Amino acid sequence: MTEEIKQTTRARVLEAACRLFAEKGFRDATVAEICDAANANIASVNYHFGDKEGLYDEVWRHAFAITTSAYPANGGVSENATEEDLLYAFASALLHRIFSEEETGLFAKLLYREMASPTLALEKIAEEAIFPQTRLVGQTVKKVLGDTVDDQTLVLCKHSIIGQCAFYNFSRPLRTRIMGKEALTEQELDRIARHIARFSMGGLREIMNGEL
Amino acid sequence: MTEEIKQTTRARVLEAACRLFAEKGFRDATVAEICDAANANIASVNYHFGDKEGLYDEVWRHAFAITTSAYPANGGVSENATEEDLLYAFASALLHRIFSEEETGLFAKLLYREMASPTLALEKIAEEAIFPQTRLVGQTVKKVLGDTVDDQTLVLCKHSIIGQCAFYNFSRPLRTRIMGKEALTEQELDRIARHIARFSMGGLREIMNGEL
Amino acid sequence: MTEEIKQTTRARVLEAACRLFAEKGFRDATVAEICDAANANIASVNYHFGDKEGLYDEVWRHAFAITTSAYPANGGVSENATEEDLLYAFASALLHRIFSEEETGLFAKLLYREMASPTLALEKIAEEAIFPQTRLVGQTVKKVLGDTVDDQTLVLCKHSIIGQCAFYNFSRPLRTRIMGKEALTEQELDRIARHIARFSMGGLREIMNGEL
Amino acid sequence: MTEEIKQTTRARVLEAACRLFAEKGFRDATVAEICDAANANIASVNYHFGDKEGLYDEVWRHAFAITTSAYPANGGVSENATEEDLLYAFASALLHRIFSEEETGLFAKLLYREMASPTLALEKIAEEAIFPQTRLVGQTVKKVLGDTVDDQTLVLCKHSIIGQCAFYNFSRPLRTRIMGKEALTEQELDRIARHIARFSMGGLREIMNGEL
DNA sequence: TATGAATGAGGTTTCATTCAT
DNA sequence: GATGAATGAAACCTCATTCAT
Repeated sequence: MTEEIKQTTRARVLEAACRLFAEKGFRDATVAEICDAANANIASVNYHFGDKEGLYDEVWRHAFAITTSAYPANGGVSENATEEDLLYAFASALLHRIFSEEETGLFAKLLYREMASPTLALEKIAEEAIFPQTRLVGQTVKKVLGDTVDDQTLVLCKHSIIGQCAFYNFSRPLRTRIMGKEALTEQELDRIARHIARFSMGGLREIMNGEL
Repeated sequence: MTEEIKQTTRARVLEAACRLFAEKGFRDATVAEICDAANANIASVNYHFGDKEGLYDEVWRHAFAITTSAYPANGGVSENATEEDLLYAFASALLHRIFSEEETGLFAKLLYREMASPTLALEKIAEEAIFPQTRLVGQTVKKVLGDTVDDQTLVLCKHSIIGQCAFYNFSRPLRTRIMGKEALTEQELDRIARHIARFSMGGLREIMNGEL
Repeated sequence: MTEEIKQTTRARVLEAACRLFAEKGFRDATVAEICDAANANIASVNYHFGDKEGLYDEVWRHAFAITTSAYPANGGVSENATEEDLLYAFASALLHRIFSEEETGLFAKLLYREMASPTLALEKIAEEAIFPQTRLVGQTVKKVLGDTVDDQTLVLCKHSIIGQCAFYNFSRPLRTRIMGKEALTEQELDRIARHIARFSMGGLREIMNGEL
Repeated sequence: MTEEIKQTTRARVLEAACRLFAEKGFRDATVAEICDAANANIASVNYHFGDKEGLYDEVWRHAFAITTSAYPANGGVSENATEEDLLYAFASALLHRIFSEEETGLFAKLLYREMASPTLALEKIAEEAIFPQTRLVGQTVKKVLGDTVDDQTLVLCKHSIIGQCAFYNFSRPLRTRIMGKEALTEQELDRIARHIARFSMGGLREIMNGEL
């Protein structure tokens, strides 16, 4: 008996669903397919999760828990670090989430695939998973620009920084063409994170000077 | 007889399809719905476009033609302009495409909704619609960093700039939450474009100094 | 090619549905079963009637049209007839509807089987098929009791008369036990109608005397 | 611990089933729903009653016991009462069963909802619950018409009387429309019972005269 | 005595596509 | 050049029932 079989039906279905939803999206991953992959009866989804959407909700929760525990948004850096280090830690965490080929990468894949989906329980995801991160960046931005920065500028700077990271999530299908390779080494990923941190520091300083 | 009715069936179907694919995505926009909206027979799609995917391909072509003629990637700026102006023109064009509520906005909406779609004839879209733009940015980056910049740095800088713009396309569903409003005035859009240009100039200079 | 096959798919499905809904009720008659009986594809119901409920609505309409054209509620008797003849005509029409083994009997069977059903578009059925009949009886009652009869008494008398007829619809499953036989001859049916008319005349006169 | 909880599981399930079968019918009341309402395990039905139909049988028995003990068919009137009083007592008992909003009304509701049902263990119900009542009416009819009345006339008269009462059971869904109100006061119910008794006496006398 | 996870059969609906006209 | 009736595959969901514990 393999370990796969020993898991509870619920767990097997959940894992299969994570994988298939991330791979094909909500609509294209069928209940039958998921149950098949989980070696479970097709009624399991109804029994354990109510319906397909209930399963989907649980998948989001599961993927979110895994990714945040593996890669906390603050990157494990103390708040006393230099601003560039803070930005680097943030970018590094995001990029790890995006490029991970493991379970820890499922959340970013779901986000990438379903940002456009009408089924996305967006409010909840945003509240739990996205806005805390933007607030984190906001703090760093404020450290550079000073507390007197106006709200609009603050927001624009946050978007500039997050956009640079998120780009690597949403350009997935172009990745081979864009980067010449599928997977990234840890060093390459690090190179990107350092670039984003430095580029952003330059950007922020430029903005700060303009403000004066 | 209104102009709507005088159009050929094919044209009416194509327009309805553009609208509905942009609005709902490939899977969720049904052939029946499109034909209905176009006041055409349900067999029209297969008759004129072979099948649903054939129609989809044509929709991409159509939307691309409209958007590029309305907002050329170079933003209509001469190559003699300052680097910041070039970046501004680029960002402005992209943002216009993204925020347009007219037919000219369909392409960005399709891109947003279907970047993740397995049906996307990605190669062609990328070749025609995306890479020419990144090359444009690449030229500007080179003007700032100098011709001797290494390829990897060049690519990272391009991504930093494009990512800042693309962010506004892929954050559509969060837009109300993120920006506090649905639609943007021309002035607000301009503010964003100027921000991105200046932030990017700062970023490029920082990178350039680091390179030395 | 039999005549059955030459009918349109829509007509075949409708007829099969009439029969099966009358026989088993809305829930227990399945779409698959109906389409099978009609020699039609299972998607026909969706195509021609939208969904199962749409088909059900159409079945009611169809059965109602058939039964009212075969057995008009006034029994084809002129309003100058004696009151007992009017009651007899009314009862006779209702009983014919109830005991008919042909298509003309479908409406009563549907009513019998689905009076309790939550799917019944009751308002419409009542408005079209039931209340016109009660009004008819009301007129005859007034002829006997005089125009000065109070509303409550009028209503109670109408119910007494209609109840005697309707009893034969709702006692269907007990029919063999109650009447000792399944089907009725025209003479037996006539005997019942005459009984109800006479019994009711006696009842009305008693009520009238009590009123004085 | 409330009394509700102290009851045996079997009793709780039975009560919940009575309520839900009366409310929704056999098909539409699900086993899961019943067990839920009874705060019992989903396997309880099969465990205690064999299967859903077994539970249904038990529900009929239960509801019948309750209603007959609350409203005996003879209405508690001595056989020495006048014929009209006997009819009044009979009608009153039936109408109370029909209009009761308590547990005592469950039997009539079940009858109303499931007369058409193929699951109904009709023979048993009829034998225990229905025919004793018709025999009772038959006795009264004989008292009026004399012992020499022919069988057919006797049956027709019984149906006329029972039909008037049963009408109020089977017209439930039309009740608001027909009577202008949902619930009935004791006085209104009494008014109906007296009407039926008197109307029937008139009918019987008319029939008797015709027979001569 | 009782549980609850798990199942299998079967229901309705959707939808892209086809084909005779 | 265009139609629309008809289809088949496949999707999701429901629910009574079972079985190991």
